[in-house]
Amino acid sequence: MQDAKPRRKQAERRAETRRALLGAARKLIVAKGYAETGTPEIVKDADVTRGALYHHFSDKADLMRALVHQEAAAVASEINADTSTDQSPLDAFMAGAKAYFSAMSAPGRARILLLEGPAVLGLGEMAEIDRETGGATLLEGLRHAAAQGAIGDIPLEPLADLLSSAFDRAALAIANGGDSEAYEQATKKLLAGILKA
Amino acid sequence: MQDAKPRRKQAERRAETRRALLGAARKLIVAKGYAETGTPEIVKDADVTRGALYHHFSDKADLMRALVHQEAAAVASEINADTSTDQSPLDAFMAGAKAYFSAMSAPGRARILLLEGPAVLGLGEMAEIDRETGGATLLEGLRHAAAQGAIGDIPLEPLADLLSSAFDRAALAIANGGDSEAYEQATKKLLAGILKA
DNA sequence: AATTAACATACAGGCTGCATGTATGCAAGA
DNA sequence: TCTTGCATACATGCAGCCTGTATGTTAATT
Repeated sequence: MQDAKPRRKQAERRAETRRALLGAARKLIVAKGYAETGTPEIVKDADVTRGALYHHFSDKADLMRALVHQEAAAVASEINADTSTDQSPLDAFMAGAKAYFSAMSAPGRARILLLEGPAVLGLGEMAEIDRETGGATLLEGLRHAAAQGAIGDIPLEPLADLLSSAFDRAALAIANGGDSEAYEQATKKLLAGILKA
Repeated sequence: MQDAKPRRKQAERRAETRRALLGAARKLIVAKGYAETGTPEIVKDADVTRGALYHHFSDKADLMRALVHQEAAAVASEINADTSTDQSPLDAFMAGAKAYFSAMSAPGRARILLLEGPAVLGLGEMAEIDRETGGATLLEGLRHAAAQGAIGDIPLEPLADLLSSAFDRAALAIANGGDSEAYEQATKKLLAGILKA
């Protein structure tokens, strides 16, 4: 009974507008891509004006940035949800990979985070967002495995980088209707090979 | 002595204009990115008019397409140049990877083929260009290794896909000043792991 | 000479970002 | 409580740029 209908607070109104903009932007950008989606179309779908958009976001790319943050946070949240503990290193990595693939299968998410996002914001900013949001989970896993001697004595950052890229590719393929079973096998092959020697 | 000079005039002029356009586009797109480079700027740098550009290319993306084709062809050519024969599978793969990294280190090439190209043309068309140009060298290598029992019984296309993505990431990192030694080590680790069991 | 290729020029439409206008919520004093 | 002043949350209009196309012009080819 806190807020009746006549009295609509500013914060509430603001949040609602923002949600409408992000929702419309997500829908259109997922369907047609960032460059092909104009701000007039976005605000029309969100049922606000361009003035509202530029009041909330500094420019069109800033709206995309907010969208990317939102999706990245969702991924992090979903992955942290099913964090299973103490297994073999390979099983742990595979569990993480599957959780990532699953989170990335949300409709449109792979396109936002793996295609349009990097194109608009650049790889550098995307990496930074990953760092803030998901953190370097993969690298930590590698460090843990390496500490137990499960990996040879090689620099881990590049290896984590390459693996991360491969995971992204697999997630994109699966999200686009690829054979998830086959891609999971290939992922396991990569991971098993690393952890063996 | 087939064609004297009078007969070659038009074609020569045409080729010159096209070269100028591609050169200017390459320079500007490498420096500032595709979206931030307008056609007025390109034709100004190439010292022609926008009419010439739209006479040669159907639209701005088509110019980008030609640029991508040009770079992809250059990569294929450089890689085929140093094709060394019969070595161990791992050495063969590593030789190919190093040749790829080297070819991708040409200034601006990684940005064109790995960042702007996919953003403008989409992953599908980029894959098609790769297929036409470089061919599925990596996949063939895997098939060869698999035929000798060097890889387990798993689908090879996804594996080649993931490896290709990892190679691209390594090439991009190296081209951007990353530690090539470290990335080559990581690449070798990935490959060795796969070829072992 | 006629045709056609290779451009050059001009124009229409759309989009982005900003500058300015307006209404509503909010906070504080009388 | 009321109202007065200010900030917030938008709405509207405009200027500049960019893309793609249509039309005009020059020079080579036939």
